[in-house]
Amino acid sequence: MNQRVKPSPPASPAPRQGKNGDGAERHEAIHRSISDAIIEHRLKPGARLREDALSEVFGVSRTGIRKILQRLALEQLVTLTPRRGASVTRPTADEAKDVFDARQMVECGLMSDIARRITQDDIVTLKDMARREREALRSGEQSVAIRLSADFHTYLARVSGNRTLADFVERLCSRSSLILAVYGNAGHLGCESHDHQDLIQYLEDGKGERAAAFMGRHLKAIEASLSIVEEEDEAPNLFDIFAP
Amino acid sequence: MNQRVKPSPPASPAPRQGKNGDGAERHEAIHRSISDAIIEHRLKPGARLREDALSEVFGVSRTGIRKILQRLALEQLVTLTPRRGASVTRPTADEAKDVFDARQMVECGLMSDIARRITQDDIVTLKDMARREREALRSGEQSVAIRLSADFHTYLARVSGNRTLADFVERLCSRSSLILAVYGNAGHLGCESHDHQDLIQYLEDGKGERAAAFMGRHLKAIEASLSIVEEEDEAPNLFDIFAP
DNA sequence: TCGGTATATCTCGTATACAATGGGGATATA
DNA sequence: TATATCCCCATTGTATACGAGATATACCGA
Repeated sequence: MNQRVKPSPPASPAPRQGKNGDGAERHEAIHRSISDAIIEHRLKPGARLREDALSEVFGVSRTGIRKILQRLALEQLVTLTPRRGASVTRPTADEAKDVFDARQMVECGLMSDIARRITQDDIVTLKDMARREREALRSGEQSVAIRLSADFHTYLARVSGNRTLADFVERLCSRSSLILAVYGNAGHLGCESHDHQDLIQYLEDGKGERAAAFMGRHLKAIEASLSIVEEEDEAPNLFDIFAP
Repeated sequence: MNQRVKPSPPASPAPRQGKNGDGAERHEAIHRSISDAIIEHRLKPGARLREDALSEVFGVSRTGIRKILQRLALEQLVTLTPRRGASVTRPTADEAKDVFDARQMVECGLMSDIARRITQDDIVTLKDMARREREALRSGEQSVAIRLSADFHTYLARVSGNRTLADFVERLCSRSSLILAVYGNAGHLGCESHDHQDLIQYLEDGKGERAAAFMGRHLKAIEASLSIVEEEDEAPNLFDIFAP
């Protein structure tokens, strides 16, 4: 059983630049890499993320990896178990409900501001994102589609001008991706819908009220498409089963 | 000038328990300590937080302190400047506006759920908090009052049952404390108002709509009491001053 | 054959050592 | 006296070493 192949040869995937380097940007890039992999479901919920392996893959020491993992934990994309290490978060049914309720409140509430502040450039960008998302869906690239959908909602939130709420929406969208990975019916995740395109149309016409209502239905539709069954594989509640 | 006295003698102010110990709880406690100090304005915006000093104060090595500082940075209570270290965040006027807009949206939006789910125990707890807050204000203990006010809003948000949104509110309240520290008129921070008591009354009577409207006015009142003047001490815009 | 215990190993948690960078103070010069 | 420059030190960034906890495995006994 080889636990760690090639400990000595310097021929590692990452060039392992000098000890200093512009560490901040490098860490940012690594964070993005892992974050993207999770959001795009290339790393599935429950997958273990060993510090050693990550440090080897990215060519930085465990110290840097730990920092990134902790940030991801605070963003609730990974779960840090005290002496078991990091793994991709597996959202519970309750969390899923909370996240979608929060999106309902915030994204709909932001719509009036968005409609007021959206520019032509924004509309062009958003239309392009929506178009690419539909193309990805049609060609079966679910990963890309999921990522683009999250980006769409995040970009929209940023248009509101409220950075605090936009950051919150971004995190909610990331977590939504995780929720889709666990509870989404494969092959049917709001797919083929023209919702995003329709939404842009409302905003382009300045109909903030309509857009808010539409966003509400859009989110409800996504939530309804989930099959939330609360699989209790770990820690089955024996009391509930045997007590009464 | 002694840079680090006594490298060997174990006689340090903190007992410096063994290398392992229940580190998680200890870190949690340190995090709370620093967080509280910031929220209660015992650490003022702009104050520098040197890793070395903190590690000596709390008796853990810099590694643990760094972890805590990074968490605080993600909560936007401290600002990490690349090679300058950590300091208590000094919110900008824009951030202040964003935070209060966010609170307006979320805390008011949560009111209907809160009114529906609040229990008698919750009401007792909240009344006690409001009472203690008023007492603190009357006896001039601003730090305590600020902390209790934040706790009141946070507790209320938790009653809604939505953990995600409650966590968000908690962070918004923390940041609001910072905002008060920078832009609040000393001696007049919504003081002496019975707002919290009135709010509980609405909730006790099951009037969620009224409570939401009242919360909206409450937050607007706090925001209006701020003197947001955007002091531009750093990088004074010479062009704006001398151009026209 | 099954169960329990002991050991081995893997992985994380913490501390410490070392390198690099940026700022502040001191000095020199105009 | 004011300003510019240079050097040293203070402080952070990164890596690594060491220790502990937990899990898996193997061995032994019933």
